[in-house]
Amino acid sequence: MSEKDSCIVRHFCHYSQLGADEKELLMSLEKGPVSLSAHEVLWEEGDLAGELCTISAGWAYSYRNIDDGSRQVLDVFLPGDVIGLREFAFTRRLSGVVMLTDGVVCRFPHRNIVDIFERSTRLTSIFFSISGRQQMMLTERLVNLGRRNAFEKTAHMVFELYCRLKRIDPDLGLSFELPLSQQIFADALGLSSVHVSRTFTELREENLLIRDRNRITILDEKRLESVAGFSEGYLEESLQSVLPEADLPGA
Amino acid sequence: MSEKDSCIVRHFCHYSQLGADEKELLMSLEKGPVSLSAHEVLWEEGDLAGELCTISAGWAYSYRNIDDGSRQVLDVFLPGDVIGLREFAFTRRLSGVVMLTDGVVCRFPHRNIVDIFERSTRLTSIFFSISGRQQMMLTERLVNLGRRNAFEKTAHMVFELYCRLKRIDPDLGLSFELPLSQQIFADALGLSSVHVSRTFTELREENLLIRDRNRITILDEKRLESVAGFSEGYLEESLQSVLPEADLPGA
DNA sequence: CGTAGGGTTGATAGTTTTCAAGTACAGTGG
DNA sequence: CCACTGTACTTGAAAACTATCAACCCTACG
Repeated sequence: MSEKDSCIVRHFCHYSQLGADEKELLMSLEKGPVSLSAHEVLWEEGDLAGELCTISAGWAYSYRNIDDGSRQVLDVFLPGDVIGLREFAFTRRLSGVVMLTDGVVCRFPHRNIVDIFERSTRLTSIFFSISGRQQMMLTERLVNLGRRNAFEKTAHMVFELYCRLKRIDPDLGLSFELPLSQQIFADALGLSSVHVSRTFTELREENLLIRDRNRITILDEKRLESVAGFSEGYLEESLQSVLPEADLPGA
Repeated sequence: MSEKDSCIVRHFCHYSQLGADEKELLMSLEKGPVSLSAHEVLWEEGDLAGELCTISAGWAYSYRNIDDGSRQVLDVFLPGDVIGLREFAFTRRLSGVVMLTDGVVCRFPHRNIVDIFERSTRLTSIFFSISGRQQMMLTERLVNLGRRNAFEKTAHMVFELYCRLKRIDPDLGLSFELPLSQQIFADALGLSSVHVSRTFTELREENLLIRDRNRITILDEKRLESVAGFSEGYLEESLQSVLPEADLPGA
């Protein structure tokens, strides 16, 4: 993996080593990066769905609006993530996506994914893994919403984001920026924003973490992980069992 | 689609028409069907994950056990469904799978999926769509757990199963077998079984549906759908936008 | 006839929401 | 530098929802 590898290439290398030709194929997806500001909309529920995108800088989230005026946040996307994968075979968007911070995304049509299916089994397997990993994160969220109380839910969400951020930046310390309002936490966890506020107060009183503005400071990593019922397994994966490593003339 | 098409072939035909060679490739996955009885375990959390399977008859469900002794049901699988897709790139199972009724499943190693990646772009796209559809169902469940009360949750779950059953059997009427105990409903919806009981009573008093033993009778389909906040979109998909139809010499 | 599993019902306790009022802070324009 | 404004957050009290515990019923089945 060289310095000039793009964000998506670095992301894919988590799964399997890539040959030079595969990197090239992959980078062809990342043509035309577009800068977006915080709060800008990538797409809305009901829009035609013909493309997906990668987010190479900044944060975003996806959500569904509910009839009664509330909404459910479905995913939080970090740099390197692929957005819109699950709508591959759908005509219209079933969830909206909005930037949380300024950032850069690269859009490409669904058709390009099919090109990859035709040209690289390894990249196909990786896309398939990413889809599986997104499913795993969703099932973990299902557990979080179904079987944990507000205290545990909140601890879990913070800890998951902490782990995902550390995968992107291994140097991340125990204090880091987390640009999510309490309302976003509430909409992701199925709580009211008022209760999220009380819950962060409680987490501070328990000396587990401090949230001040958009900064999280983890005070007791081990105990936070334990309170959250967190087990990292669902974020960890590899294709080694399925794919042989590439012989890498041009890695 | 001919009479002798296997269950998985019929299921895949929902997405795109298949050529004879593709059908054959697909059916090679369904070698060695195994009969299982109700309550039999396909695999448990922590088992090595090297294969997936299709369920060609009967019902199953997947679940995660929680430290505190409760559990979360993640999916309910009906005939034709693919089980274990999200663990494709994982070494170990992160959820257990158990039969709800007697049934028949076909196991095959992950490696066979990669073979399909190598040999048919169309089938690859379909597998990818199925993975996307499973994600869509999970996000719908997320909304259900996060933003609906017990009454709406239960209505939604019943209605989703009703729709999925009708896709398998278009002749399905408003009264049908649903082999899920109230405890399973509870574990799927993040409720206590006691409250599920009260909720079904309430649904009956509202003349929406009757649950007697394992039989559901829908009394007011339109109002049930509306109470549930149900919109079928997340179950509907096709690959027509992405893939041309096959020319079908041997369909 | 006895038993076990699943389901129902009532009383009580715990968790979370809602409503309402107030605080803190960043950005703006004077 | 200051007042003004909007957004995010905090706090309290009351209401709504759901869990828990315990007792009981019902039915299939040996």
